[in-house]
Amino acid sequence: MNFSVSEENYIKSIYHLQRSDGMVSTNELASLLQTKPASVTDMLKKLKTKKLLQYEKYQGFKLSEQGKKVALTIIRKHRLWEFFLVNKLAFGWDQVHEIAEELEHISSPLLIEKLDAFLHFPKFDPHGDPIPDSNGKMETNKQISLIDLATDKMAEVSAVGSQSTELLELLRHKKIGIGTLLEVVRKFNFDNSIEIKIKGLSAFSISEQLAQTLFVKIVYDAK
Amino acid sequence: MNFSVSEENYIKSIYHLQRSDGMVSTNELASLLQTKPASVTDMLKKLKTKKLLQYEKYQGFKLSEQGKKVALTIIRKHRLWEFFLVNKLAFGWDQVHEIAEELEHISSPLLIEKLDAFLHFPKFDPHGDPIPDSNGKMETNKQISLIDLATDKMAEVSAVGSQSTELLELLRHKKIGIGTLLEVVRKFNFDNSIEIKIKGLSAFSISEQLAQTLFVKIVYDAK
DNA sequence: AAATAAATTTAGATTTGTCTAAAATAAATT
DNA sequence: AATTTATTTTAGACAAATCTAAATTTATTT
Repeated sequence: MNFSVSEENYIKSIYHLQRSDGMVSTNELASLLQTKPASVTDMLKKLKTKKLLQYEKYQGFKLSEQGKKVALTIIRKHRLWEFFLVNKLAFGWDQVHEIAEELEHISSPLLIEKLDAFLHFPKFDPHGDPIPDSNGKMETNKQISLIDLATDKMAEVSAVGSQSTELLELLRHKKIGIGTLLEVVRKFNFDNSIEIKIKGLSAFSISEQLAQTLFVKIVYDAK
Repeated sequence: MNFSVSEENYIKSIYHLQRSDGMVSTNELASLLQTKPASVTDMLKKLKTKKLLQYEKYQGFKLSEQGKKVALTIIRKHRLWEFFLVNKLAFGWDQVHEIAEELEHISSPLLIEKLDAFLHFPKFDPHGDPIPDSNGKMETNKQISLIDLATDKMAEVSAVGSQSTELLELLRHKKIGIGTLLEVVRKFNFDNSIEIKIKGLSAFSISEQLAQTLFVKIVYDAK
């Protein structure tokens, strides 16, 4: 079956929201899509009749199995195109999102299979996010160094690179531990320090050395 | 300025029609776009207000200078993507048109400049049609052997590869001369013979040998 | 548990691009 | 030159996707 660009954007956004939430709400989706709740309700009805959505009014909603499959093909396209743009066309990883938002709606499945082969079946996109294969399977969330974490991603501290008391003292002082949720706000090229934000605290900087030692898993991706 | 997919398709089709005709008519455009004349009239009004079209009602129409520029950027995108699909993704030249019809509407100009560089600034697409550069300039219509002419293109015989009486006798008999407009209807792999159609005559076959000896220039391209 | 607030849905309007049917204009034919 | 035919345009309707404003339902507070 074929879907409109608008339908595809809704499906993709619902997928990302339900990754973290389980169930998704109208307002949440409206704010992610920069549209009005009333417009969301209209689309929900449509997606329900197409059997892509489990939805009872006022009760929240989530994708059906069929809907998840569609979401994964869109995400697959998005991430393959991002890989292409960065690794073949020499774009920076921070320049490709908007372009991939358009390219992900090109319909030909054969195109995507050929693109995948041309790129030698990459497993991760330039931001470290896993690329689903043609069956929708993907590597589980890879652990990456905090220094490599892109901005606008919510990540969870999953490991530390050493157990030295000096490091642990610093982490206690900064209120960072295993499981801490954080986000990179800015990166400074001068000394490769990064500014991070932890919920409930105001943003603060950490050194390149510290960021390299911390490992995180992406929890939520605004894309 | 940014245009909708629909607007872009109208602009592109008008450009191709006015290449041969000079002036374009409503019915002509409606039939090329597989739509109704009334819909065409609606769009003409819109394109006129956007200053892309010279149009007085009942009098036919053609693109303004501005409109031609827009048309050329769309054609540039279409042909670059076709080149990419054939030369990088290993599509056949006869499989790429529909996909390029979608890709040509991706908006990023930087994407196209980078794609062009990645492909080493090709001058012709896989069908032999010239690719406009970023200023809209392109090689003038290249002369190609009739054996290499794709189907669905109107071409004009521009030269013959020999002046032998045997050849001229054959051409007189087949009613082919310099300036004859023709189109390749089918290609037969068995003996590489091709079936051609000349206006006013019924279609007939010619041998590989003859087709190699005839040179043509593309006059009109259905894309 | 009633009242208030927040979230969600409905009703009706708008824009874009399309359509059909009818009217207007231009071209062709007798 | 008048009539017929073909082309083009207008008028009004429709589907998709959106919006605002009002109504409804659920959640939260007092």
